[in-house]
Amino acid sequence: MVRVRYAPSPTGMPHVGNIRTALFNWVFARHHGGQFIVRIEDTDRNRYVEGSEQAILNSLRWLRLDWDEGPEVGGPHAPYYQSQRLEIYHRIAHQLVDDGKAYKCFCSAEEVEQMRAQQRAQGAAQTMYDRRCRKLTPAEVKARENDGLPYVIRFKMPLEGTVAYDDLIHGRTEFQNKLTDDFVMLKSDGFPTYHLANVVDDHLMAVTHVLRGDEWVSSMPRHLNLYRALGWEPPQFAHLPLLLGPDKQKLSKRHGTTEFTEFIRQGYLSEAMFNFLAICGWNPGDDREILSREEIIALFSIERISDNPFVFHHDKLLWMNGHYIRELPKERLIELCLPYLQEAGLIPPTLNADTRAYVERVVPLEQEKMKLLSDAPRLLDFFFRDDYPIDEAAVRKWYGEPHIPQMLEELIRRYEALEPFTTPEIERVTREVIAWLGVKGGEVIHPTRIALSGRATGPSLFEMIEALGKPRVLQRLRQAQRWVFRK
RNA sequence: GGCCCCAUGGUCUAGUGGUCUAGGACGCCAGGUUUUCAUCCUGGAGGACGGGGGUUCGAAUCCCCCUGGGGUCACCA
Repeated sequence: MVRVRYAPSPTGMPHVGNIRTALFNWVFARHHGGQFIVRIEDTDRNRYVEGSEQAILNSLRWLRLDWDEGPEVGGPHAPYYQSQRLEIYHRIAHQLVDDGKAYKCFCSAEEVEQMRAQQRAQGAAQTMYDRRCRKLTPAEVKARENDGLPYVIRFKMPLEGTVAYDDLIHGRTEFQNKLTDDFVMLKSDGFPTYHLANVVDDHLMAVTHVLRGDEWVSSMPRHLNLYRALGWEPPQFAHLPLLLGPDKQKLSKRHGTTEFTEFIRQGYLSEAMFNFLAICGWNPGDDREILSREEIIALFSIERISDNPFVFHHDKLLWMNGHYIRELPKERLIELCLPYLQEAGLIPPTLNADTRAYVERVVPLEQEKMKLLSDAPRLLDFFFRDDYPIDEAAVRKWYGEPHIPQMLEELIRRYEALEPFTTPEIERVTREVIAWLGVKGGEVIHPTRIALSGRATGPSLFEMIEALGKPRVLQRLRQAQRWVFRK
């Protein structure tokens, strides 16, 4: 039985790269009919950020990554919060001390920092805890304990030899033990460090595969030696390629949007994010890139995960989102756009039937142009308000033309009398005006669009006219009569 | 700097010794469709696969070195 976990730390708003790791784990579990566990690694009380855990869980839910065990759902290995598992880590850490595989270290953080500073000053290739407390005699340890000195528990790294493992993505990787120092397993505040808690919980929770970011491979010597000291069989490891910014540095806030909740807020679709995240470092083996979640689950395999870092470019994500928006059924598009229109103040928080019908008519007119749901207000504002911006350059381009006064007059006269005021009828009379003026279609269509929307580009004119409705159309055409000037 | 990882057009990626004068996608450019924009369709520019050595009849594909890039070196995860 495949069991994987996503182990976020509630130290801030979720990062895309982190959610991508969650997605890979989830997809891997679902592909194998295995289980997906969520475990909250809240062992750093200093960096804890209120609300971040909910933001993380909500992001998973938004992507429909359901978990079989974890917060809110519980499970056979509860609790799934490391802060509630402290006794376990204590027991194991002290067990290791008793077995002579770990030791209490009474050096203060300042002392250790000083040590490192000195090593740096001496030009050491690498700074390391000098293991001074490893040499303490039992009596010395006793004495310090009796003095009430705080201590941490450090792991006794083997001083020689190597440790190796077969990474599911990178292949065999080997490390020399002597290059890793005696890392802290249990902090002086009684909380475990990642290394201890992670290894212990992965074992206790029967995790079979660890899929995590590449930044963790450098911790493998610690983890592997810990497993060895504990006499546990380590799980399989797959280190995922890092997500980089356009400058090839590890993706971070300065590269633009990286907070996952921010993508949601901007109006990316769940399906689009799911699809895009899935191809951040993975491909199905053929040319397809647009894939449904079912296809991704069916096709997923670790062998097809790339081993080189992935430069995260927003433009491809944007393209993909536009693709998914275009495929959206109209009803769903409308539903999804409502909050954005409301937030922009274009429509009231609660809609009456008329407004609702108007929104339903108008939103689909710009569907193919939307790349983000948040584009909706910008694209549609002139349907809802009369003080929309006017493209002055476009006005200047057209409103000095000699046929414009007659055109407006004629359009107003015919539209006013037109019944029913529907797209085909509107097109028919408009074409009559075009013929009557003896000009090209565009010479009427473009200036009319400017009159009605203030812009040179927009939805198909005749549909737009019907949607706007007769009163608004007549009023805007009359207003445009004031724009006319002589060249 | 030590250790580890990576190296196909601007970016992602296919390619696992010959079918590759390297395929696809985003982006870019041009043309077409269209009442505009967008969509859609067609075409195009852009890499001879980081460099150098090998191995082989034959290498983008295997090996070595170099170079470049990245990650990591906490009582953070």
